[in-house]
Amino acid sequence: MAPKRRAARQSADASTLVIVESPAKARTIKRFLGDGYTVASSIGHIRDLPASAAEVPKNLKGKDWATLAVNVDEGFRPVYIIPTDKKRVVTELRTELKGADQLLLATDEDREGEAIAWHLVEVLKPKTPVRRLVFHEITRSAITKALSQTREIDQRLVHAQESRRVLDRLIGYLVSPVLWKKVGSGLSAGRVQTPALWLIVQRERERMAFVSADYCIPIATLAPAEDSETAFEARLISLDDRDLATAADFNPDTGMLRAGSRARLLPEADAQSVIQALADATFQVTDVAKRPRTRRPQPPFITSTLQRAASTRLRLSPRQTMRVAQQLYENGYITYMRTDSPALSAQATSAARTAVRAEVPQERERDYLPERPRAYRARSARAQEAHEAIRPAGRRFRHPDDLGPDVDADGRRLYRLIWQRTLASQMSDAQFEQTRVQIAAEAGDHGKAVFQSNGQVVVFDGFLRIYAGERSGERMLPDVSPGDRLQVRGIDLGARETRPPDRWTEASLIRELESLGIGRPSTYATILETVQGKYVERKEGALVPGWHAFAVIQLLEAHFPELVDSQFTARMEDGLDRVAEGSLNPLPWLSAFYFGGDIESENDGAGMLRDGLRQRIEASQDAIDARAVCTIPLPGSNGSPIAVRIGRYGPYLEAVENGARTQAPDDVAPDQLTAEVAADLLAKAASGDEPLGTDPASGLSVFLKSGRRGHYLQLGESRGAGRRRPKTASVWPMYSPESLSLNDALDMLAYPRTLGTHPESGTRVTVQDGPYGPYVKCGKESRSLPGDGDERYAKLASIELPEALEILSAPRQPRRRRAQPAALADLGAHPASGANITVRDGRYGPYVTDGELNASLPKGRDPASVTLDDAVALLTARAERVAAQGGRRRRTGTRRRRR
DNA sequence: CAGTGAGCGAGCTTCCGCTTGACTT
Repeated sequence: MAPKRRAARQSADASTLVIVESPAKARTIKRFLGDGYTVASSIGHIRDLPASAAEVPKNLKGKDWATLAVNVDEGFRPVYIIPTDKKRVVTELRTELKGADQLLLATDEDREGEAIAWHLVEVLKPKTPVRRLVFHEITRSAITKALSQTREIDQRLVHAQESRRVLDRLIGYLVSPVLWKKVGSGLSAGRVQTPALWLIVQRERERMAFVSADYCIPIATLAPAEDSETAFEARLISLDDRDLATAADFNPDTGMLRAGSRARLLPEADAQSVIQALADATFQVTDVAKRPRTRRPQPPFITSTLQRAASTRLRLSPRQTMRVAQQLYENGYITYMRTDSPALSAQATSAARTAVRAEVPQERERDYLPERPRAYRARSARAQEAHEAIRPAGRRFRHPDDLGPDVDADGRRLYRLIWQRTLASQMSDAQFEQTRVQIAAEAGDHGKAVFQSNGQVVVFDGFLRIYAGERSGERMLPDVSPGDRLQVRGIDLGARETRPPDRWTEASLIRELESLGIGRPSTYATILETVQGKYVERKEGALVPGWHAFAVIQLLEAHFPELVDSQFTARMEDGLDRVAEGSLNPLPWLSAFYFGGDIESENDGAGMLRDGLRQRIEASQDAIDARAVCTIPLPGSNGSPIAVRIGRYGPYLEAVENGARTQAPDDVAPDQLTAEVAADLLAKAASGDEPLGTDPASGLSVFLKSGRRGHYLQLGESRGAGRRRPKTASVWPMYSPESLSLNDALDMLAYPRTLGTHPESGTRVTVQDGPYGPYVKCGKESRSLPGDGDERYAKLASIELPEALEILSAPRQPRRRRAQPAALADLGAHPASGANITVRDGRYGPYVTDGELNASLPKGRDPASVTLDDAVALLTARAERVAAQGGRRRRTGTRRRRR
């Protein structure tokens, strides 16, 4: 050991700066490096494409690709910025670099890690020699060895990463706006989230289309002898040599047996008849089969399997799991928690075996530990394997009972799980003996009835001793032999119902995405949050899509089917793999993807979007029928179809037949919103709630309803087939809706009230209530009634013609005065223009204004805290934005430039 | 999507993947 350390120090003479991604990793490797090394961390990527218009560099404004920040016309060159939260990191790294005479970039050896290294060089522009340092195991020997094998940055890997980034940006930032336009603002699509959402929607569709079936599987309770305590259950598997239908025999779309199925469907009546026929029958064992079975331990944890196990065993969400794991990692208890490799280092394998020895009786060590250590490799071909499996850290595993006080309860539970799984992965198989007993009895006209029972006994627990499986329960069967007669203790009907496929859970979806190669260990938890933020609710752990999800998926299936396809990522990765190995030039590849290209050529953009994304986006404007994609037909609405439609105010139900509408309930899952339920809701909405009473004049019912802007009254039924729009009236502010009388209601519904005619024009003068409160109207002229709140309504009731004419004859309030809200604060004169600057509260929230130009305050900013300097800065920024817009307008034909 | 007589600051939303705190609840 000592000579190696000396060698390392010699190679790095004075001072070498080593940069890794994470501070925790930096602390660890610092221990293995000598005095001549400084270790710093980049905290992940230090540069990225700008996320929003506000981050786009000024010199790009006005270019049509500015918000993409990818110059699609010139080699798909990305424009990188240093995000605000990384500026400090970069400053620190620059400082560190000043004192160094060599720079070693020790980021992960995968696509992203290589790119981080390259960005570091681009940003830091080191004058010193730069080398790439890679190691896959944080041990002294691995690092020492790596120090002697440094290399250059691999540009091919960097190109692959950049292509991945550009592709994701093009998809996300070009397709999402199509959704804003056609479905709803703020929605999103992406290479990863879209197939994830599709899986969730598709599963719900299966549940909506599902037709359940009822069937019976009678279960007999049997025992070898009258006094035996070893009674066991056996289920009927065949009648008259025909197998009974089980769940798998039914077609989920019809609830009938699958076409071609020979299975015998046993309805309840028949089952009862069979049970009666068996009342006096003799039950005799016909066959006893025993066979050994073994079960192998599962591989050590990777991110996806850890999240899954923590979800099912510890009830932790993927996000919680990652947070707890991060703490364990930072405190040195486990290895890195974002990994796709189940491989254990030699050190870990040996530590696991040592730990197992401590857990089993000494004389049985050989039984519990295989002779050779078990080795694991990633199942997915897409795995990048930059780290080893998630396992207890170090060369000696700390026992779960010996954790320090710095670990909280969840930390202890998670550590124990990781410890158990790691040890188990090195242990022997578990061995079982499976027993199958068949019993026959004559069921009269029904023919021979065959019952079967399965038992399982653990012969040797092996790895289960440490890490018990979820389904490792034993079922003992008594020792019986062919020919034995059994006592019947009873026969149960065994009524069953087929069930629709389960919804995805966070854990099962992550597993599915991982097996499809979609997403990365660092993003699984985020993917679920993205999807749940916009499209999906979690109910009792299950992922339930909302109606917007259906609309978005319908649009994408019809117009961007490639994005919905779970193979999309796989094809992209094939291309990127070729870029990484240098056999594919990424530019033609990206170009084909964006501009379209020859699909026969090797640069076909992986055949992902044959016409090219750009053309497809342009065509989508006209090609996509927003009404159609926002209409989701409900299944089973025979004759009078009902659809859920996405409107400006959210999803609503609409009967195609008569146009009747009502808001879609947000507490009813799509698979529960059957046509019958929807029809009920529409009927209820049409009738309204209980009427207050009947209007004697018209004979129509008076309803009290609640709308977006408060309570209102309605005379007659809601709009439906052939009905005219009913008359409505706001409930005046001085009335409380709870104690409203019919007479009060009729009073309010009596408006507009005619006061007389205008003496000059002869036009009728009326007063009424409107969306902006009470007003007086004469032909095209109108004026609000004066006063505040209740006063205006009192005036509405009392006003007569002369006063109304007076109000009408007065000029309208001058625009600006009335329009501009009162100032919240007066900040004084603008230092340059001298204009008075104020803070005001408007429709869109607080803003500052100099009288000419307005600028909104940033979200969450307290209007009281704005200083003159802040206001000037906001106004200046706003002026620049306006100027930039002027530039864009010019391009589209308007010459006017605002300044 | 209550009806509907005015007039008022628009500008932004969005992707995926790598990492931690700094925030708030």
